[in-house]
Amino acid sequence: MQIKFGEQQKEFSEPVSVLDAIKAFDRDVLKKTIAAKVNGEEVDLSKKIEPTDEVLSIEPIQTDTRDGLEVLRHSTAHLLAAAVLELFPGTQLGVGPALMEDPRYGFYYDVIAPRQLTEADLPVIEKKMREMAKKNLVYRRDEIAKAAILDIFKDRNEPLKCELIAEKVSDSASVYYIDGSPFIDFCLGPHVGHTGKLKAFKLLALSGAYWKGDADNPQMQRIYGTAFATQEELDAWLKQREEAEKRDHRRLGKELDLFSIQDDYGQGFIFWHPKGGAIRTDMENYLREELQKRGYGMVFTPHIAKRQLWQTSGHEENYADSLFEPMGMPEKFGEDTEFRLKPMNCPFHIGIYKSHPRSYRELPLRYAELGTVYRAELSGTLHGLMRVRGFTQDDAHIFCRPDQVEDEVGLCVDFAYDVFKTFGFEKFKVELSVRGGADNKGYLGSDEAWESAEQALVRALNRRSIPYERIEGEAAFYGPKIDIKVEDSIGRLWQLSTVQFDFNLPERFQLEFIGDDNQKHRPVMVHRALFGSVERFFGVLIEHFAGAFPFWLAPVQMMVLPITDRINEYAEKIGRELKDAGFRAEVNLKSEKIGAKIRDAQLQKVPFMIVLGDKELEEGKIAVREKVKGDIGQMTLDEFLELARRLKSTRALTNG
RNA sequence: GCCGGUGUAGCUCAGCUGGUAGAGCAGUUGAUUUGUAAUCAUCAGGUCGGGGGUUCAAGUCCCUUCACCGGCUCCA
Repeated sequence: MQIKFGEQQKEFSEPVSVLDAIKAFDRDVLKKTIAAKVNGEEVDLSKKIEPTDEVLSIEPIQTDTRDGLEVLRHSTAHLLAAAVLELFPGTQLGVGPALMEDPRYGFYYDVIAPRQLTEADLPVIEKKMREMAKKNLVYRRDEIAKAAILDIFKDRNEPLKCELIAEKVSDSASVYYIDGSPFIDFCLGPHVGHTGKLKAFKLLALSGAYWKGDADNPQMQRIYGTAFATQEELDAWLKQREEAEKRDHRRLGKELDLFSIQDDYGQGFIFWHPKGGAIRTDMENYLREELQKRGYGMVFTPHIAKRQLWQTSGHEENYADSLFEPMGMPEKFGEDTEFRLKPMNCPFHIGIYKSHPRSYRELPLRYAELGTVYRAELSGTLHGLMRVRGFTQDDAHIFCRPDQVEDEVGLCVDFAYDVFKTFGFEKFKVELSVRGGADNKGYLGSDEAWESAEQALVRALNRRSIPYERIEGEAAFYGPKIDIKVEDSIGRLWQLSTVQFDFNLPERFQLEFIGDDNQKHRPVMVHRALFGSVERFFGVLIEHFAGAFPFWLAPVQMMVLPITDRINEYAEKIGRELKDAGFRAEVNLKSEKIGAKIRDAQLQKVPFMIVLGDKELEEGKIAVREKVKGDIGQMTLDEFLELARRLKSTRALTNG
């Protein structure tokens, strides 16, 4: 039997384990090797290779690769389950995968223990895991017939595993044991050879999770943890996690006095304080400028409307759970008249479209609105600015002829990229969501309509050479869409923009335009949002910039700091002039030492500090301190204003 | 909505097994007049999330409710 290992190839006449085969080629490689690929298939090192005529190629899976880390984390999840079984006999196991995409955690295992676990159990479980790790317990794999596996788990009283096996296994499958522990799992592998390979892991959180992710199923307890090849990597990861916590927008929102959410006024409603409001104003002004350049008409529409509108639009049937209840005042407006808070802006923009007959010459019509909508989100889903019950969409609806769709979608994508770059995002991920599932059930519109809509979206992306991922089953019921995610400064992805086709509303509202053939035609409707929600985008920006907003957005752009009381008058004069020049400047007249004033401004992440002492007063100059660079020396007020004006007008991301 | 956790001053937190609330920062006032990340002192600030119960006595124990945090589900 011929086995290839990298460039080398050797002949083996007897069955050989993967481990021994690698040993024969290169003993050093073994140190970091915890599994291997044989002809591309991931296997345990203990796997025996039977002689065969074909040439086999073996590739090691090492701990410093993604695949290796996955094996490590997966094996650690098993160790976790084994420890739980030791401590809580009778525990039922669910699933326990490695998490490679989720930056929060490394793996989890879902369990139902004989009693509810609490967070206090985590250190105990972790301790047991360490004990077991030290014993070098062997991961042993067995290939067993389906009936036999079912018997094993029936005996162990694990109906959930039986359910999985019944669904996934056709004739036989592998099960894993950790020798010397009560652990048996039905699993593909591969795993590390023994528990001694698991050196750096930590349990992180306990939460609820529905069996198979279905809210109608019983809820299990999910234990989250993470694992790395070395303790140093784990420590570094934990440190980075702490850093990420420091940029939590809820924390910074409080520290920088940007916004609040008040119990007494209602969950999920945002109060923008003056500093947050200053940022929002600049965000919106920027957007308005761009909208105007790009041929959008700004519209304004009410927050509530007759209930019937939402029946016509289909929101009532499709999103009943998240609409606020209708409001009626029969004695004032009559029995049949009820109103609803709007969950979307579309019907209103449609109202403007329908306000008079449209000609094909008018199209495309682009209506944009910063429209505030209200949705009755479940209380458990609310999260700072990211998930709220009242928020403002930077919404727009484009009404166009079918032949214009591709161009319009492309322009939306261009617009989104321009906006994101302005806010300092450089990496993007684009998703094309289309129909999917059994017979494409639950989706409106003909097959032809879906096909041509998808093609239009694809062409718009291809023309711009934008790579995208096609996801089936993620489309809205009314049409396919393009979602744009951005990567922030610490590598997290946020879904912000969406460009959506709509087959539903033009039909339901009987939209028409008169074509060049003098006949009535149905226009196509595109929904699009760039920020998505202004609140959420603000939250993402806070975290992206860690609260240190670029000059043009900074709520306080410059802080004037007199060194002694003698300078206060001069400081106020400088402050006045900065404000007159259109900047957000403040003057700190407190009786503090300059170091304390600087520290204050620094903690508030103010881009520029204007330090004024006797020297500056005498020479009629100002000393400028930049937030990151520190003291950048004396200059005249005009010189500084020139710099400030440039930073503002170019929307510069740094104060260079 | 579901599972687990938490709720004490504006913020961050202390308060052991029940004996009747404390610190730092922020704020106030005063002193100080200071050259690039914290000057000193002073005063003020809390029905311990709300309601109910157990007890001679509840921030502490029990029930209930609200909110928040970590997840799950959902997210037009």
